[in-house]
Amino acid sequence: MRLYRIFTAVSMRQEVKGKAQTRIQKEKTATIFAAALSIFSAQGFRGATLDQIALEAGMSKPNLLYYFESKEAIHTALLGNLIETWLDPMRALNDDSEPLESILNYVRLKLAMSRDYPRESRLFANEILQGAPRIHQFLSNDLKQLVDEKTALIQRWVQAGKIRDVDPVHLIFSIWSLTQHYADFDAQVHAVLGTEKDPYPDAEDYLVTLFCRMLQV
Amino acid sequence: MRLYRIFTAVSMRQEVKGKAQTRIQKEKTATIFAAALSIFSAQGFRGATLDQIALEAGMSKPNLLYYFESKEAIHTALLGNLIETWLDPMRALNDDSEPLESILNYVRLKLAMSRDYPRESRLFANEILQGAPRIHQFLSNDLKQLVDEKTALIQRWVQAGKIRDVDPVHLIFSIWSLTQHYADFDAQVHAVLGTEKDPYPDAEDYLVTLFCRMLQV
DNA sequence: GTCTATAAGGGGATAGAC
DNA sequence: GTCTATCCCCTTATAGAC
Repeated sequence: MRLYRIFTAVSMRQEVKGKAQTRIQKEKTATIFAAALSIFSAQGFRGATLDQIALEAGMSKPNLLYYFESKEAIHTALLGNLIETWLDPMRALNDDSEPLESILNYVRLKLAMSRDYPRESRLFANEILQGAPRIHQFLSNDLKQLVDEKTALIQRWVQAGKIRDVDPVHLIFSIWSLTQHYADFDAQVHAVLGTEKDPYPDAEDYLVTLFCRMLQV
Repeated sequence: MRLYRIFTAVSMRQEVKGKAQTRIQKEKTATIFAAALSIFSAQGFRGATLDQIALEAGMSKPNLLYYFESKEAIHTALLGNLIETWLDPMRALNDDSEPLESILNYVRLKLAMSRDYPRESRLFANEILQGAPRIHQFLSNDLKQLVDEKTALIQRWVQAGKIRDVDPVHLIFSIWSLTQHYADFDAQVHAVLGTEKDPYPDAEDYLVTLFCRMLQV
């Protein structure tokens, strides 16, 4: 799954000047995004420093600021990069397969996101936990609209007797919380299970069982 | 439910000097804890400033530092205050009532914690999300031990045929994630449901249904 | 494009009067 | 015990040489 779209942030200096990016510039910005993702996801926006990001990216601090106007601009661009991709797995909820299988598929996909992209999950978790100051519009518009669509779909499945009666929006909340937990609260999961234990195989079994028993008619 | 124990933090100046607290001192420290809880839970440790806490507490910044040695000391004492109380609801998992009822009771209690003490939940969430640097010992010792006890209990329930077969530790993780979600990701929940909607009644119905279908023999 | 040096401001903590 | 004033470090961002 591709997590980075080719992206044109208004906050990137080249874009402000209206010029297209060279190959070198694309590589540098990609390096900066990767470093920023690591630092911001681990420390939060305020906790992260440009020194840390510069070190992680293997460049000097003024060099970072040659490519981006400000710390805030890096963070905003990073979130903007990931936001649409973050919605993608939810599009697996559709009528292409049987309702229960579609839901289980979404659960598996979302759990795989936590396993394979824990930093992205924690970046969003940090942001939402602190009141979502930078992505409030996204949540109230794009996300809400997508949830409205999918709850309507789930409601139709219930009415058609394809799955058991269930509150659709809380079903969606439960899928989010159960799957993201393994990325966001990784420190706690590993404190309880031991650092060497991989929780994901058991987690998948548990969640599949959970939603089968919850929804199977 | 009482969330604050009478507490003696090593980081409080009076305690360092070995003196008992006067009534005034207790009130002041309680005021500081309340203010610090609001600020730290909303902004994280690095995001919070002593200026904000002082403003919230209605006192001057040097006055804060008359009662506590440092910003770090306030934060540590606050976490220490809450940590034991945070484990309490889990003790509702016991043999005093029927297994399923005991689990449902724990779920309801934990959900009520999210509803009534969302700042406390977000304080811990901030801490764990950033790798639990200050409560790692607590998680690996106290929490792990309690989880081990309770998973053994759940295992016995399964073997006795009182509840359906289930992975006990992931059952516990799921209860944590599902209930804390409503406090920690409050911003997202309200962006999807609308700011005026109270999610808790529906959440309780959903979760009770979920665990009944999951566990009832 | 990248660097060193540095300006500018925020924020934790202290000094010392009252 | 509480305040004003202040210190000083950390961090963001810029200046200007190369």
